[in-house]
Amino acid sequence: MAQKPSTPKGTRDFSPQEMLRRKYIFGTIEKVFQKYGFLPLETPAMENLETLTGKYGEEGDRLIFKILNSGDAWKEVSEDVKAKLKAGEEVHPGKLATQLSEKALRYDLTVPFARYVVQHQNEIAFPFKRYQIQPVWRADRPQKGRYREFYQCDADMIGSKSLLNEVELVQLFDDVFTDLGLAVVIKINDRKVLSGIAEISGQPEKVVDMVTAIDKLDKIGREKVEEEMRNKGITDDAIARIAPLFSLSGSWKEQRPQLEQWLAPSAVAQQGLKDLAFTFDAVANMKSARLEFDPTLARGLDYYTGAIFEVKSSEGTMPGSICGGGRYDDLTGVFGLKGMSGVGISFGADRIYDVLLETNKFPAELGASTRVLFANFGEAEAVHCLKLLRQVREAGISAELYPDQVKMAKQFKYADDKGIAYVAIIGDNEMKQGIITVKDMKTGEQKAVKPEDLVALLQ
RNA sequence: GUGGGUGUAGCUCAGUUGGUUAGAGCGCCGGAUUGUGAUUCCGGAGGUCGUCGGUUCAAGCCCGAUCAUCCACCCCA
Repeated sequence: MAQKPSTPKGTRDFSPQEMLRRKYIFGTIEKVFQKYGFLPLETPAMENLETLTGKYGEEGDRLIFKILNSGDAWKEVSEDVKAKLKAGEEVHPGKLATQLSEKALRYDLTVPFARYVVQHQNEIAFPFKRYQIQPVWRADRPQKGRYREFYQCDADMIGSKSLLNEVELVQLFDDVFTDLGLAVVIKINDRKVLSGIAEISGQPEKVVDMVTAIDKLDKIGREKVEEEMRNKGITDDAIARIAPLFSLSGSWKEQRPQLEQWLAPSAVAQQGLKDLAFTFDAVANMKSARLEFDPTLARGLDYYTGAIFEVKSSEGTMPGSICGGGRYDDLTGVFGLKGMSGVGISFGADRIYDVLLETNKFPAELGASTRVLFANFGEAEAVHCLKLLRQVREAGISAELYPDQVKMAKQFKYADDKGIAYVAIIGDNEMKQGIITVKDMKTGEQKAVKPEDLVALLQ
């Protein structure tokens, strides 16, 4: 009991039933990705630690899973660090970590993608569109809808500044969630609008602090947001200048003129609003999703520079977002390739799974199991079944033979547990008569058929 | 990293003010039915009560520590 085996904290096994459902989600997303011209890419589970550090902010660095150097990692630690530790002096945790570890598990798919693009820049035809469906790891504390190992399904295009890309990604979101049958709201904002707001406030250097506070508006309310801004050193004067943000309401069309007027002095903000207007106009009619402008949408990732996306389910109780994304003008800059603008989105498959399960949106028939089970009556009968088994499989029908000669009840229960539609019974009688008794597990009906009619019956 | 809840059978959970032998449902195994599952009836197995220590004549229950897990915050998919 106490030492029953388990998976590490925040990780899960995916049993066959769950896997069928997960494959359904991945398959749906992948099909749409391909329809939009994205090509598949995979990168290693681990990256060099220095590739990842510093890309996700201070908080992000803490959440990177570091891999202890193989061999005697301690031996490689420098003498001065060892001496300090021995003397009980403080050592910068980052310094010790980089000496003990030079590899880390990937934290997202975007940074490895950026690394890939820089490394292979001479082989890639730009604009480059890739999709990537792989697990990522974060040393976070798990809770509802949050895991330490989870899958991201990313689609990014890099090497094009065109807003048509943003438009396409919105339509891609719409396609995927229409196919999954889930009603969602796609929230959109533009980092330039947020920069403009910071400009208007008179403290443009505080954009990040301002934005992370504003992002929490619907969660903690205006007062707490203002309190947090004050704590971050934003002046009361600046906060007062931001005030019009809180009184915005209505649709994009209604908010746009208000914003244009309020942010008139800021050229950046005007550009952001213009870009948003383009996207809204070009997207036009959507299949099932709703596109919403949300001026308080900020998202933590520092590298976003233009559009910001977030998708939330309109159904179920999932509080967090199920997708995210945005434009980054200089993602590859840190790896030495300047001026590459890109825009990408990411589907949180695990959260989508939770929402679809809760709202009962999974199709009832998912990758049905074996179609027919041949009961085992003994060696001679089983060998006889092998021929039929081959014939059925050649016809594209999944079939299996029960491997052991055990009680019929047990074999039927196996078929029942596994949801197998038919059981083929070939015992003494059937052998003599050259027939097969086929039982329909759903209706309980049985009928005798000739071997040549078996495939037709099962189809 | 901060705060809170919960750890009893394979699973979901009861268990009274501390008091004999710790229960239920589901699942599992066997039988009713040696050629028939899901349904019915009968029977059976399965628990160091997370771990270590303390209080007590006596601890599943009280206290402390520890581990695990869940929830919330931070942050995020």
